Amino acid sequence: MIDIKALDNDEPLFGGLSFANYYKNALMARGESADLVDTAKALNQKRRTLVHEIETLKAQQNKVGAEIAQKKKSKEDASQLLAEMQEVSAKGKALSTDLDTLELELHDFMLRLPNVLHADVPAGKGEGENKEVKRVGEPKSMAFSPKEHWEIGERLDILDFERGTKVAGARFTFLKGAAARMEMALIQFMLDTHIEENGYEMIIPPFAVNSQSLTGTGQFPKFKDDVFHLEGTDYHMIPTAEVPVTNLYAGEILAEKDLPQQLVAYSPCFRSEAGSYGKDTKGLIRQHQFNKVELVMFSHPDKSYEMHEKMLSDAEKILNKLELPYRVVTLCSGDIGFGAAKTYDIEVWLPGQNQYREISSCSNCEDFQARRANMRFRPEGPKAKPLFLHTLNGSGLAVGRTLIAILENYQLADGRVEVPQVLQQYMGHTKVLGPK
RNA sequence: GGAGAGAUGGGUGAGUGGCUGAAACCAGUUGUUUGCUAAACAACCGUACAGGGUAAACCUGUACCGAGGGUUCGAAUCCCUCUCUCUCCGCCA
Repeated sequence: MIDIKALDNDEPLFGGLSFANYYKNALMARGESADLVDTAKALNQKRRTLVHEIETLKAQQNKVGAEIAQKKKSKEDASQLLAEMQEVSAKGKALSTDLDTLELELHDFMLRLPNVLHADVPAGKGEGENKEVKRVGEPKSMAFSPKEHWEIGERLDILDFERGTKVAGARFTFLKGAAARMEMALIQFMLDTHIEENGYEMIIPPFAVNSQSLTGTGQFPKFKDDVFHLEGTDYHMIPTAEVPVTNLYAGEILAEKDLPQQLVAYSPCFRSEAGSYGKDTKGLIRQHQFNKVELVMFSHPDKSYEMHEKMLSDAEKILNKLELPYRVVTLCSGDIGFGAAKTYDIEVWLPGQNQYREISSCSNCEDFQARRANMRFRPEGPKAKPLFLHTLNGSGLAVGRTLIAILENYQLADGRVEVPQVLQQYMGHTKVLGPK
């Protein structure tokens, strides 16, 4: 959420711009209307006027209330005052009802405004204008034309798309034999790396959450259609472990010494993929259910961009160890997510598709989620007021897509697939998938 | 799923309609005393919103005793609904 108070501050604190104007630029860069700022400001001005009126009435009530108590005590007649206060009370109640309506309206409006953008975010309309930061690793040259992962998987009888569709529906798949084993091996390998080398603490979150948590991280109210909802309940299948893990400290005030925190979570993720009909319908790229190892950080505001770089390199390390070629891009203003101030995507090379595809997304949300979920910390020192902390999340990595990348990058001419060195110990020292 | 008990400030825990933003104790912060540590004593010790103040400070007002609603001039206190926690029973991996 955006700081509504900051919108009223006209001081040019943001590169010579007031916050309101700075934010207007961000809105336009994201392809939204700058007028939203003026609407928010107008609603808030109305709210403040109403609050002032109501509080003046309440102050009067409290003052006269004390007089009434006095008179009753000394057995004087208070009926005159009582009659007056009945009117004041009624008027106050009517105004309070108006205020409730207005506050709901303002709150809902604010929840639909996207985050500010960091200065590094390039301007652009869509995916095509993301800015490449670097390329790492050379795509292997293959003496044959590389196959796509679904062909490799079906031929080895380790991916079963048809039966997944029969049993559940489109975008559900059975992983069998070596694919299933490699999926689990990848999860364990990623977790071990983040825990033992990168300094994360592991957490397994609930795989369903309530709507409040989804509001906290920013999926709700705007992106309600993207998550699976369990009918007749307030349970929603998590679209990413970011939701339960980031909400871990919702409503809490941490001590400054508790920051930063680095958590690594394993969870399956469930996405309805509404609006992506026809996109990536073949194979494992876009599924309703997939596994992910997720990195979440809670950071001091002054340190969050440092932590963001660390998170990126922690995720890259997995690809380096698996010896998969990839590139890193900074998402442009038109492609970056609703809650992020800055996002790096890591895209892995898929020879079967002859292109780089997203395998991780690392975002600094600054205080956007912290404000929504009310997550703060108390700085050291006497009389220090609680401040909103910064939250970051990133995939470390998307497991299904990593499996795809291995199948495509490690395929052999005869249809078999080599197992990356670091993974072999997690798979009973299997070196090659396929008939001997 | 059934029966019962409970939810008050960082913690323990008083408080059944106005003098309670809330006793007391513990923890915490600051200070005084003191060879050191310890102890003793004193003060401070929640959050949000609105108004004032150029402004950090500070001042004023309002709200908050699990959440929401109701009764009342006035609610931590009375009524209703919900959530959560605990105990017992049933069921279950």
